[in-house]
Amino acid sequence: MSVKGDVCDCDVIHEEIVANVKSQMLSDTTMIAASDFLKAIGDPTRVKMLWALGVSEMCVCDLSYLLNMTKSAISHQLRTLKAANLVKFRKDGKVVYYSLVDGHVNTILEQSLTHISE
Amino acid sequence: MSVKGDVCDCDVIHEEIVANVKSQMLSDTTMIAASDFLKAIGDPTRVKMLWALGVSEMCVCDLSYLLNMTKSAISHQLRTLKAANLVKFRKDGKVVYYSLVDGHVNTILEQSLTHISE
DNA sequence: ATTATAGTTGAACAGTCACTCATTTGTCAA
DNA sequence: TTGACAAATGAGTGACTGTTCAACTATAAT
Repeated sequence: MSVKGDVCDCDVIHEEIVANVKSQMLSDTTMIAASDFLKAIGDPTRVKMLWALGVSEMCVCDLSYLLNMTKSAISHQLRTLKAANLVKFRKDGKVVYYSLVDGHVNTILEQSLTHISE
Repeated sequence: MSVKGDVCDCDVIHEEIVANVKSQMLSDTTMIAASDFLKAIGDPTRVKMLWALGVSEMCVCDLSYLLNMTKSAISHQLRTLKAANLVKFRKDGKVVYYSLVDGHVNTILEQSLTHISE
């Protein structure tokens, strides 16, 4: 039995399995949103920043000092994290304090640590 | 009071906060491993593949058909997922069946969905 | 007003990434 | 042994990404 898609040129397709899986797939939009969210966390600098902000709110300068990076680099990354709705901020004079939006990030980071330590 | 790092040129550093956060930071190796893991999930195609494999094990051909992509593209992505220890496989003749290594991925995907729907 | 500083922004550059295409490997059947 | 096919692989390409650098904004102090 042969089922041909636009791209796949296989003869051995497990139709029932594929049909079942297809029925349980989420929308493209949802999948992409999920991957955007995960991609926003999936960077060494941003993981460090998020982990740090999970301990305490900090200003750009604190993060810059803690991670030994320029304020510019930190600021650019904070922009990415803001866009992904991972961090929020409050202003106090010249200083801008950043903190985590919610606990989901910590949960995911913990899960990641569990995974890599197995 | 002014504390100068190699890169940071700030005057306003919250020393106590930074010291506290610093004591709770993980090793660079750990942070990088975590970000590698998350980066491996953080791609639309791979999210779809992982979600699909969370429903049922499938061969390359099934995935290719389901996601309407070439077997080559799927195979390349499976390589990435294998390298990140996210999927495992078993061979049966010419066919190679892939499945999730454990439930961590599903947990993380669920968390991601919760986050983006808020 | 002037100066200093925390933070942001845009352009540019180097490195990375996902997909395509062509080729190759491994297994099965005739 | 030959042909067919599932899957893997390497090179190549266009797009994306993280950092640097320089310029800019906004707030505070003198």
